[in-house]
Amino acid sequence: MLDPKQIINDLDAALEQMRKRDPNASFDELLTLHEKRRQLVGEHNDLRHKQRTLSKGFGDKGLSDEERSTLRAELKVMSDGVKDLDDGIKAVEVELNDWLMNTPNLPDPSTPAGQTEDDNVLIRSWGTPREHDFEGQDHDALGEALGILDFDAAARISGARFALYRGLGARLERALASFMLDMHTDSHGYEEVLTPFLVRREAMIGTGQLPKFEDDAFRTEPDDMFLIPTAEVSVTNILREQMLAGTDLPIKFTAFSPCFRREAGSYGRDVRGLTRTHQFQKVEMVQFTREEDSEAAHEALTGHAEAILQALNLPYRVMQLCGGDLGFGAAKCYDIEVWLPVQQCWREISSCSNYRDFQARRADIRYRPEPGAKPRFVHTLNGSGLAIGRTVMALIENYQTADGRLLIPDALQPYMRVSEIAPSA
RNA sequence: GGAGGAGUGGCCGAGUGGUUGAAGGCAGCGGUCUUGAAAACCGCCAGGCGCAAGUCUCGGGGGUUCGAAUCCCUCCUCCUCCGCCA
Repeated sequence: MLDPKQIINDLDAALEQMRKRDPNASFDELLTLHEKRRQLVGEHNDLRHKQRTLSKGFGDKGLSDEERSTLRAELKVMSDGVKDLDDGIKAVEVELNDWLMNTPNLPDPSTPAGQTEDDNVLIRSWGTPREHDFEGQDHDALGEALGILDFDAAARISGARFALYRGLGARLERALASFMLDMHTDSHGYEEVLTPFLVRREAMIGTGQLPKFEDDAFRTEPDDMFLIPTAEVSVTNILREQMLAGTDLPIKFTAFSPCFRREAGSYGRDVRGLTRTHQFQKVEMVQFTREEDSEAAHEALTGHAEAILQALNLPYRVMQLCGGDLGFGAAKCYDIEVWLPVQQCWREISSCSNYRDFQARRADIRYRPEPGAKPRFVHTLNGSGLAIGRTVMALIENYQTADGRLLIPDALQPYMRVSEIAPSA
């Protein structure tokens, strides 16, 4: 949720930033509604003051019955007036809230302008993109040949866009999750949490998935709960409506969870394999920081995701998203894209965002910078560290051999307890 | 699923129709005292909007009333007991 005050105080700057996301962005409606509300509230205050002052005399024992009923009639008129103003204010506030809940975050000044991913900016890259000296196999075909993926079975159970892992494939997902969690807790200072995967509507509103993107989520009937599209939802809402001390910050959580996405807008795209499924697993990192610390925390968090890829020796590049490609609540976002030598392309495997106070306003997460000081909203950040299904895909693409085996990276071998996966035939 | 109980400021907790936006306590901040600290004592101390006067907020929403934290309706959440169950 945006801060109307901030926008009104520096309209030109806000407009300039917002137009990086949408060249036609405008705050006219906000300004109109805000002014309308201000005016009504002013009237309400004056009338209410008169009413309260006058009604103090009502309990006066000295009043005659006649005086009392005159006063009552007079106060009744005022009371009706207050009620009318109340209704007017509420109506405006509904519109105002609707606008605020459906308006995305202001891009950070460093965010490049642009509409599509072509306008994203390369920040850095790591490793040398592999080139196989043989004809590489697609990850889904090789996965099935190795007996570690079974998409036919997944389709029988759940339909298109689901994955089923078998044998060492199932173990590989589990190994990756443990490996990533261990690194984030042991080396990067995160507390591991295991959260509910089914959340209430308010939680989805708090992190920004609702009300605007309800079609993207799986919803349960009749309980009106939502399957989390990312652990970000449950983890960020851990601190919903909490007042923290400045000394509590930063708070860093990492969580492993399944993620559920309807993929409503992507019919026909990436239907095969592990690229885009309705359910996948992910290790997520979430940080809550003081406002002045979030920028540095964002860089650090991105580095924590990169550390996983480096440990697995998977070449990647870091892209800064342009305004048009930015998620709804993000002010600044780095996508990490892993190199896929068979598909011959870079594919997003992590997305690391700084939300600044956008989610904290919605979820009401505040802190006192110093004892006795006025509360401020925390800044929230999150990033994948990493998406596990896509990591499996990247491993199969990068670590396959000419004779159709899959090598296990050194860092993963303690978790896998094998050094390679070969066809069982 | 059935039956009860409860939601008040950072925390605990008074408050059942009229100077209660809210007693008291804890925590915090400032001070007195002390070589220093502790203890003791004194003062301050919810948030939003507004330049201010002021106004709004006692889980959310609606209602009754001249007037609601307080009465009524409804929804949400939590707790206890019974039933069922991994």
